[in-house]
Amino acid sequence: MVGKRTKGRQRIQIKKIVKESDCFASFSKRRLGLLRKASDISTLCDLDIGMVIYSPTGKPFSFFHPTMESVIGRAQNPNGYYNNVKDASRLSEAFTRTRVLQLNQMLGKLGQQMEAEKEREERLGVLVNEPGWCNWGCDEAIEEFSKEQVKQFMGWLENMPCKRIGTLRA
Amino acid sequence: MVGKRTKGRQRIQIKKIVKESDCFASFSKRRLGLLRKASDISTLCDLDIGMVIYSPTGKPFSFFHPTMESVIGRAQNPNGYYNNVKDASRLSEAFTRTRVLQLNQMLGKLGQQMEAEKEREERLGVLVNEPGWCNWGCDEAIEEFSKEQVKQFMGWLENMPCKRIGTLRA
DNA sequence: ATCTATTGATAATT
DNA sequence: TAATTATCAATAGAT
Repeated sequence: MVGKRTKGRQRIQIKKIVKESDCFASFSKRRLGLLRKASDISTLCDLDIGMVIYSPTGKPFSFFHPTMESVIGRAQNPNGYYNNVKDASRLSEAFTRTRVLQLNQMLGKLGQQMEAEKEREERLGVLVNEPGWCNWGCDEAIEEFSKEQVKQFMGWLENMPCKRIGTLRA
Repeated sequence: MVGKRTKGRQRIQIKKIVKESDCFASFSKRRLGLLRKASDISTLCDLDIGMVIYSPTGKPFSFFHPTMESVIGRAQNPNGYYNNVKDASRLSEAFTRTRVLQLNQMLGKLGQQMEAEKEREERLGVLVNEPGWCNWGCDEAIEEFSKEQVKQFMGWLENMPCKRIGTLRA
């Protein structure tokens, strides 16, 4: 047996990795492994699963199957595990409240982007639809969307493709 | 080499395990492995993580780190595994936080792309969407809006009538 | 990022 | 259901 090129994998203790570069390297490898295993078990057993993991620098990564909404919905009331209506409705309210905040943020941001884009197009002499009745830059404008429109909008956004993580199983 | 007592672990395809007993056995082993890895990475890298997995029969299991309740619970459950509904309900909060980040990222990126669209005529091939996968933390994840999608989106927005028939409240 | 040596996870079996 | 074992899979350490 000639001298080995590396010591290979060594056993480590499960405790905080102090050295930052080692911690980041480990995170990258384990994050992929964890997400792959989540994907595998959801396929193998055809079950619902949701996971969110924040990198050491705070970036979120996640996996959901079959959809985030399905997992969240069940997480809030998994198979009638709530035996009293109070708990369930409190969660439901909290969720709805948060949802509205999300929509407000989305729409507010979108409004800014669209307004800027329209300005640019106008400067370039491009004819755009008359938006007079739609005050994109203004928060109050959000109130003017109907539930149905918001629903459409959410649907559109949620159909955006997300890039698959390269080394995950095909 | 004498005859082996078992064939040992064999490679399997990642697809639905049809035989129910095999599926349940596999679920039990993998569920533990998955939760342990979630626990490990949260310790090794000192990061936030939340996961809920529903058994094939619909029973929820979850792991969270850190949250106050989890920390308190951990003192009572040194192995760090939880499967109660309180944990599960916390997941929706984590998911919602992530969702807001994702949407803001999407929208921010959309704006950038609308701006850049005029200059780069074509780029960005069509990317495969693997439902469920979404590396939200990565800038690349959102680079996938194609020119067509941006146009479609702008058209959608501009054609959307803005009525005063309701509010965002569900 | 890529490569190995090694540890870790688990399919098949009892 | 729980344990065993042979094998596959994940990854620590190094480049």
